[in-house]
Amino acid sequence: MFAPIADAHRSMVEALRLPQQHKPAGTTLIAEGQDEAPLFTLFSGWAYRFKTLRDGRRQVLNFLLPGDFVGLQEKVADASLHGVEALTDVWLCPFRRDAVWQIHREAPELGYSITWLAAHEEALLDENLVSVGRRSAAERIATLLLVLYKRAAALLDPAPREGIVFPLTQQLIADAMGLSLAHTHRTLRLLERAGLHRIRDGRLQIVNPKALERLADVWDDGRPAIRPLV
Amino acid sequence: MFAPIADAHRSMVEALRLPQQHKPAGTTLIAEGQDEAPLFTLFSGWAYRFKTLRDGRRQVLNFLLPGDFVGLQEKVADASLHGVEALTDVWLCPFRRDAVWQIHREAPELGYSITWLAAHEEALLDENLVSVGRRSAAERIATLLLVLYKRAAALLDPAPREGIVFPLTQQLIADAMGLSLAHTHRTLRLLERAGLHRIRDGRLQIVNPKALERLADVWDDGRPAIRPLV
DNA sequence: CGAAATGTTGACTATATTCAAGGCAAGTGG
DNA sequence: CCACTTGCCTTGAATATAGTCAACATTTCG
Repeated sequence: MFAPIADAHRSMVEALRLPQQHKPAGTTLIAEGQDEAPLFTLFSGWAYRFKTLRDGRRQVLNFLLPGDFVGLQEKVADASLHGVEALTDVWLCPFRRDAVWQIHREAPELGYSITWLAAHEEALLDENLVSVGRRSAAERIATLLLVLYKRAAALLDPAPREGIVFPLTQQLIADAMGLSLAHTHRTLRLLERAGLHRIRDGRLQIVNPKALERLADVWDDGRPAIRPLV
Repeated sequence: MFAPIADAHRSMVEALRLPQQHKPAGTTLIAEGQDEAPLFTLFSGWAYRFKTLRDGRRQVLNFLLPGDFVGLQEKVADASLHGVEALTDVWLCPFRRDAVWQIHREAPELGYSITWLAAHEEALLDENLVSVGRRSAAERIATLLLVLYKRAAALLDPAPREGIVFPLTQQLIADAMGLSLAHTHRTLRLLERAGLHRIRDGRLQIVNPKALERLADVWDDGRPAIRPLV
């Protein structure tokens, strides 16, 4: 699923790369308002980006899966405008903070890949914004489950029998979809009782894809896109 | 406010640039689902990106002001995942469809600028997502007015006496903030009667910035960032 | 084993939506 | 010049979706 990387690029990236890091679930990878925030590619595990209002209300912006490039936004602001937290144990591939510029200068193809990844993440945000702004609670949750399922399945087994690993808590789903915890719970149960999906033991199974897709109404051309990796 | 451009880059960009285009207000600049969508910098006027669900519900993703680079997302998908429509008369600077790659290859600094612009637009989307997901109607509208005011003021007069040109209809505000038209109207009147702002004759004045900022709760370091222009 | 996090549920409330009118201003065609 | 249309703004009443609050159950984990 990832585009192959030329050897020349690989060695250049190696030069800008710092030692891989392992972080346990729950670690704050980037704090809200942090300056000198790190820059890294997520190599394994799940994470999420979020913002918090003064009174504690929190919005999850999007979920990060392996291959996602994190910390780009800090290049356009003095301090990080959002937080990033590890949802599961993760492995990171951190880069020097000037790596974005170095990569653009020395390997335009990789620079283009970074732009590609930024545009791709923006497309995810667009879809989230539609959910939160215009979909009902049931539609939002159907959309989230489907999109995450497809992203995760594309990374591993495209048709997993036992479902995918699914580390989200209901609170996180609520914060991502702009709903209250109670309503999120009720809606999840509604869909589950209706036989649309099943969440159990930290795994998500899509039981009735047709029904979920009807609710979600997301454009999807079927085949997962080939994506660059930095 | 825009970063200066080196002559070498300017001439390279000129080579990739197609003739400037003028479009009247209301023109569809990119249709939802369109393939071979154009790529351009907005030179003057306002526009907006949006998505529509099957049943017609519409979400405005963000508003586009002069200097914004449009069409990047189409590079990561076969067809445009969103529509773009001109809100006022606009001037566009269209590029050849392969310009993104050409720019990265031939002028890494400009390639970096494109990445910068993508990351910057993503930051705007993040803020919108927080509004739609976690702010009350009054907070959403206060946030939108403030953010648009600052963006528009930064482009022209930083302290406009008569307010800024403000071409949004209430329906558009509603679609941007995930509210119904009726509630948007009521909320706008509420804020206006409370003396927070004033919209009249297509212009927006910020009457009580303190109160609006208290409602909006947006991070703002004061000085508008210097941004690249492609 | 106890504490903390997560999941579950009900009763009540509130915010925002829907529906349905009507007004006003600008543009159009007879 | 005046009906007529069209788009946008305005408003009220009824309704619905989702939020709040308050328990309690269950699981996880040290």
